[in-house]
Amino acid sequence: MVKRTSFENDDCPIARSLDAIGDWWSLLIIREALFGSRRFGEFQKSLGLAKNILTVRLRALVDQGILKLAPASDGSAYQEYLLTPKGRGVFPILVALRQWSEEFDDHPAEIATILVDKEKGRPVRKLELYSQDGRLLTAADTALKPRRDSKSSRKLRSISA
Amino acid sequence: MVKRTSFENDDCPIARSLDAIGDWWSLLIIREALFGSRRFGEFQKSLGLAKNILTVRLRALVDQGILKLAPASDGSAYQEYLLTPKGRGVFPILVALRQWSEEFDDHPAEIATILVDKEKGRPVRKLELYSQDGRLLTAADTALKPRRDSKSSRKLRSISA
DNA sequence: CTATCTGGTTTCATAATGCAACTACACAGG
DNA sequence: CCTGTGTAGTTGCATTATGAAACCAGATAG
Repeated sequence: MVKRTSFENDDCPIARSLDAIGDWWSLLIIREALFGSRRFGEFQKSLGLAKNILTVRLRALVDQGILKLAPASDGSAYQEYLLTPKGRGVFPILVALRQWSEEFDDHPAEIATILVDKEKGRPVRKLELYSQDGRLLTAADTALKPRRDSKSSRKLRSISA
Repeated sequence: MVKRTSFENDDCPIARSLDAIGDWWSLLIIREALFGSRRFGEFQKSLGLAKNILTVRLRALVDQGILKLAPASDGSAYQEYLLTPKGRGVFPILVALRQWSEEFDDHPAEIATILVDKEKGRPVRKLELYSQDGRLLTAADTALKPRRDSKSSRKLRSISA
């Protein structure tokens, strides 16, 4: 490295997401925030990470517009970290990660929690990907097309799944 | 760190996934594999990462059953890296990361590709999460339940989205 | 039989991460 | 007013991960 490779100028949206939240702690911080953690100390205790790392991560997440700082809601003079819409938009990523573990982990018995639908308390279904006309798609049914495609470049990179 | 924190014994499935594929390169390697890359050199050229790093990552992915080694299909004496079902199961995670960039990235114009349905060539819809009885769910409609829940522990950790 | 390709390994420098100790401010009680 | 506790960090130092570039051995190509 000498300097950790940054993907922020990569034209692949996956690389861009990873550049923003692809480190060891950011997604877990966002997970905790979705569960209601707001204060520095809450994140620190629930995740058990070093405070200096948490400081750096929280600042980065605020800089990226994933969290925002707000005056504390409990009357104290401190402040709290709240999710922005961009931060809440991470939810499907967390669900995808969770479901991958549930399906393929070697020791699923050690998984402690299940994501349920709040109204009925029943487990949710797997994430589904549909075409615009409503067909359920698998990886093999999709392809990548260059944006701003001139009709000429009709080369679709097929996803061989 | 002194020793990078491992999440593999964490009981959170998200942490477990991150422990397996949450580093800087694994997801991009899997992305390339989904597009058809099979050989060491292909990964190295398309991703532009150092060969020593690629060596370590590929070995880890094989150890985890995400890739498997097979004799080269082109007749040469070399071998190639193929995705296992577990590896192909990463697809929804990549889609979720892609869609998050597409929706929230500050410079969406720089995103080069669009995921389309192969049959019609039209962009896919966003990933959807449904309850078992078919209601479309948002983060706010979900909660976490402990696994093997005794009826007593009816405390659902609500997701405050 | 030499040259090149493939798939690495080795060496060295630098960046990221972790733990622990320290600081600064707010508030609560006596 | 003084002390203690909680919050939210910062600083120093040690260890690990990552990267660039050089090196290397076995296949393959000419």
